[in-house]
Amino acid sequence: MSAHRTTIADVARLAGVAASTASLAFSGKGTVSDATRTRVLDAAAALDYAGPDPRAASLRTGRSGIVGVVLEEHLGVAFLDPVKTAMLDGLTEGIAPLGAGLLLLRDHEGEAGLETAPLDAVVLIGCSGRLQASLATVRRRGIPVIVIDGDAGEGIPQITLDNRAATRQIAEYLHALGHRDVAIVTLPFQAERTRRFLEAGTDDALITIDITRERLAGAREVFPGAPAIASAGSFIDEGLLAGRTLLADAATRPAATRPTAIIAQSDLLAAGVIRAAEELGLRVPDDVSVAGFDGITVDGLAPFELATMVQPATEIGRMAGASLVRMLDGETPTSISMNCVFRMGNTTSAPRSSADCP
Amino acid sequence: MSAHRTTIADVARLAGVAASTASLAFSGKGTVSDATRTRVLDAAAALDYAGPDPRAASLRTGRSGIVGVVLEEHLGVAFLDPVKTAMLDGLTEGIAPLGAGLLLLRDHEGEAGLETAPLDAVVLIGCSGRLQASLATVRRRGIPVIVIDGDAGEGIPQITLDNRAATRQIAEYLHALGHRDVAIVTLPFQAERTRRFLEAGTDDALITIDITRERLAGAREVFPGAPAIASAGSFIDEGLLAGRTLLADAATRPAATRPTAIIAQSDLLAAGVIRAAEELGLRVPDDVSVAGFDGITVDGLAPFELATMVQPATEIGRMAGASLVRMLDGETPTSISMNCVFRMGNTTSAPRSSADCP
DNA sequence: TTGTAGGCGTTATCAC
DNA sequence: GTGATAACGCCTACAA
Repeated sequence: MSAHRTTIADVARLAGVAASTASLAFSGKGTVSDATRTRVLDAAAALDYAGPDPRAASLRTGRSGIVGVVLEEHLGVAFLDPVKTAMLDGLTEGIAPLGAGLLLLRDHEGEAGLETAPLDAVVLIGCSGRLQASLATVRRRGIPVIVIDGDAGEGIPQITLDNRAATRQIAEYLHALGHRDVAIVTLPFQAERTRRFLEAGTDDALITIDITRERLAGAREVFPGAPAIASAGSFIDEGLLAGRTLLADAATRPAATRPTAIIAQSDLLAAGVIRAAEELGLRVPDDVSVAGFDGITVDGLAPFELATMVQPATEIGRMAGASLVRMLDGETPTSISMNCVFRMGNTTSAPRSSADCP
Repeated sequence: MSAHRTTIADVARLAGVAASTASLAFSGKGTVSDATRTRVLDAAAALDYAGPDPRAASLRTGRSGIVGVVLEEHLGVAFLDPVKTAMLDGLTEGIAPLGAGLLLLRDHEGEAGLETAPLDAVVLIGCSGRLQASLATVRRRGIPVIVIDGDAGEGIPQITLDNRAATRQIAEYLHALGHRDVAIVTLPFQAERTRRFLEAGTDDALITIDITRERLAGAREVFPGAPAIASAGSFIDEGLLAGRTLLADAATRPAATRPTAIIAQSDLLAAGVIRAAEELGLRVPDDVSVAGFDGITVDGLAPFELATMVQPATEIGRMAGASLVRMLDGETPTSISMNCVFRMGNTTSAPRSSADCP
């Protein structure tokens, strides 16, 4: 009357074979005669046996079939970022050869997950804050790890983007079009996510988020004193607010002091800037050019196609996954730098000369 | 020289205690003297021992600390749905007492995950297609399961919404305002996601997705012959397309045949319909009223606040999680029906009488 | 092609 | 408060 769970041994007994043979029949590893395999599978069906217990298998094999993804933010927030979701999407493909699933983990103090979950490998995505702490945990456990969008330092394989060069490229493009008065809308500059102007030079030290700093620096390499306003998040509504602030005085100020172009550090922010321009009766790109970053599809932005740096988010995720697969195969991991591609879109043009604005 | 991994036995030996005692020191379960605990923890630190191997622990305890979430779609698509992400968000809170993580699984034929992952419990979200197959797998494994947004049938605990009644309520509200010519924009009606008109009666059988059918039926209980157009997905751009189709002829047709109100089956679709109206020079809500479903915040829709049925998505996720926790505690699971709340917003008004349109 | 033996690392249960 | 022992269910050598 013991509530004995059905095990592979029971199945083997019913099939009249040894447990090890049954194991082979399930895994398909060794060479088992068709007759035997069928007998085992039939026995399993008869006993309503659902297959080898993954817990026991994983103790034995050392593999759990689980890859952890550490996201810095509250999960709901991370899901709102199309770049992150694209990366997750690519990651699922990249680790497909493992037949593994993705375990969502938050990079949160005292969060049990990273310390105790049965993980074969880990991906850290954009965890600027507790990155080092998380890395320490993972390394101590001896789990292969790869970092995306974060400066992990020596010896940790990472997949990186040259955010500074990419943004400089956008700026150079606008400069070549003739723009000289360019403003910038940045991603949050610190974990607290407050909105504020970021003065060139004096405020640089405030910026604790790598991506924000690098992208801003790249733009200012071309437009040194360009005014920048930090948003509280990568959202259309945030871009709208910033855009209003930057463009609102267009009617009352001389055209020369109103930016002729705005560089936003994400496509969602750029979309908001475009909304702000429309709201103020400015035409894009005739009155103001707008460029973004990411290359995602902004739902609802049609007929505009943003000028943007297309970052290979899905590909980055896929590469990360592939990298982990190789590490688990015993290969030495390497860091990879990915390239962005500029897409012109239809939201930029040469600035109207002041002669055009009587 | 064997590459022997450090185990709890090694730690125990160094600390001069038995392995079982060391285990207690780590888990904090039994009664261990402070001195002993300190000795064990010190020994662990000295050996760089990262704590009990979760694989072995889970074999012993029968718990893996992992809850599976099965999403029907390609993960990238699921992440685009704010309702689903809100549910995931709530779910993480709901299962917090377990200290468990969420394992993302796709409801895909031959996908290994659901069959072999070490899962303590499973949540199926909106898996109309292979729902039964997935359920069978899970039940055979004897894993507690709960279903959200899907008709699981007898004996399976579910968290449901009365989509039909909720939509009828929206329709009744519009009817009370005086609307008689109402059109509907639906979610996809089948897995293939093609756009098409859905004739009342004749096309009903085509609809294989529960939510779509129920919400449509609810609207037609009030507006029996209402024209409906199925979208290819819950996106603003899809709502835009459908909205154009429904409203485009406004200028050339007599006002009487143009809908005075449109019910969209999701807020994103409704946002697109509003865009379409604006594009055509129609004012919302003066020229056309628009209502949605979900109650999410549509980024970029300001200053409109949608008239919509607010569904408690986060709460649903939380309840699902709490339910699983109880099941794992041995309680008998029960199904729960959640209620939506109508939010008026500012996108509906009484239709302009034909007298207003000379 | 199949069977035997041993151990993966932990924790529950008891006795002390 | 601590120690010994016995599973947990499976997989992989290796032997037959």
